[in-house]
Amino acid sequence: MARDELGGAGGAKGDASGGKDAEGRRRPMRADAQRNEDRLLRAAAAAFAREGAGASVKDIAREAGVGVGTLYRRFPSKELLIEATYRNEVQLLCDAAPELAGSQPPDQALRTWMTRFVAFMTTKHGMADALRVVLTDDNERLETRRNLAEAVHRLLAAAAAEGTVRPGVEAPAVLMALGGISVIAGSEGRPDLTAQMIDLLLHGVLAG
Amino acid sequence: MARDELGGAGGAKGDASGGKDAEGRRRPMRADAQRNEDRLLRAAAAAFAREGAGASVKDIAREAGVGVGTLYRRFPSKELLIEATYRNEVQLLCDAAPELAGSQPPDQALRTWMTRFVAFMTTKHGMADALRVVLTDDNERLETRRNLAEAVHRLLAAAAAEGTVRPGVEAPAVLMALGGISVIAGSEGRPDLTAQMIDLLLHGVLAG
DNA sequence: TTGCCAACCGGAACCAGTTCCGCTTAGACT
DNA sequence: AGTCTAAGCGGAACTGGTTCCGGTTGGCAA
Repeated sequence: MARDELGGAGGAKGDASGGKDAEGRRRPMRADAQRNEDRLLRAAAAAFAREGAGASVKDIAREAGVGVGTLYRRFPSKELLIEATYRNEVQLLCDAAPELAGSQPPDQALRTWMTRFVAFMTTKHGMADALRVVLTDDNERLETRRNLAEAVHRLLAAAAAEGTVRPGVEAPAVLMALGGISVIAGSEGRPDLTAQMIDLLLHGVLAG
Repeated sequence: MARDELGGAGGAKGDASGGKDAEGRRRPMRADAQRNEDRLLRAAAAAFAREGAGASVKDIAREAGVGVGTLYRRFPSKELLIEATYRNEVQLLCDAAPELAGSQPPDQALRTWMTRFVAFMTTKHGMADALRVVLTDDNERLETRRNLAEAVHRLLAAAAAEGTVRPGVEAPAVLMALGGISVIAGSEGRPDLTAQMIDLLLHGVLAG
């Protein structure tokens, strides 16, 4: 459980390429492996865009011209494949946080970002489930988690600077709660309830 | 995939016992069907208690001495089977709401109930996923949903009577949010974050 | 250039949940 | 008791994710 959220020493440097040798130094990915990874990501992006997260991994592998085994070597689960596919977009979301914090009142910035977050997760249907992995798996892919937590942290800090954050509120819990909202909102079709839930969370974060 | 498909005019037969004839009157379940339902529920309870929600439906069917087809006639998805299996316990949870509201200060009653709810959902691992169905499917099984929403409503009403509920807060959204917390807390092992999320929600509900 | 082997490849096999459909039977009606 | 049929039955078959493993190969060392 220990793993520290934000600060954490964390490993996982750059990632797209390779293992380490005995000394822990990185070895570049083999050329064919790299090629296949690219193809897989392209095929996955196309398939998810076309059919949503329901697209089957077998189809994706076939479309990429590789076997499922190859797909699974690089992406040990479908959720991780989804996550990797959308990583760029998630990154954009994270990058938007500081900007928002700089251009809007803190509480408004928080609401805007939360709304975008949930909208993104529920739009890329299945991304919400992938998020579960992100929030769950301590060993892999914690980069995304850290980025997201960092984004939330920024927004909270901005609000805290004005004294409008309830003491004891920490980014990881807020992020998880957002994840929960996304998961459950994604399986339902009621935008009004989704907005209400965000509202609930926001008021839980802010000081009366 | 599946769930989206059956949106249409479809099924939604009667409920615990039998269909209806042309006039809409109920017809009792056939004796063998009733017997099998009992066996299935017993087998499911045993299996879930023994192995958690991971227990396979095929095993349950075998243990009950019926084919999977039979199981699926009565419980159209595994989640619905889980829900049915735990219905009694959920009912107890619902029943506890008025008592809590009567014996504790409203905000404390709310926190207690929320905590119990999430604990139950995450303990009966997989129940949280079943909950998703409960919160999602409007055609079937809305009884459980209504009971839960009613329980939340009672607690909110008690708090509202003392003016401590933020205006605009409605039971269904609170219930869904609780569901979200349960789903995401269930896939993680961090009780501290779970408690924090409940806290967030609670403060979102209450007036400053 | 050649030899070597860790890394990589593909897809068959496996295990879930779910659907389909031909056969069986309870029980209402004669 | 006999007939008829809707309701029920079971399990083979299908789908989708994941694992396994024998064969292949990129790229480094000799």
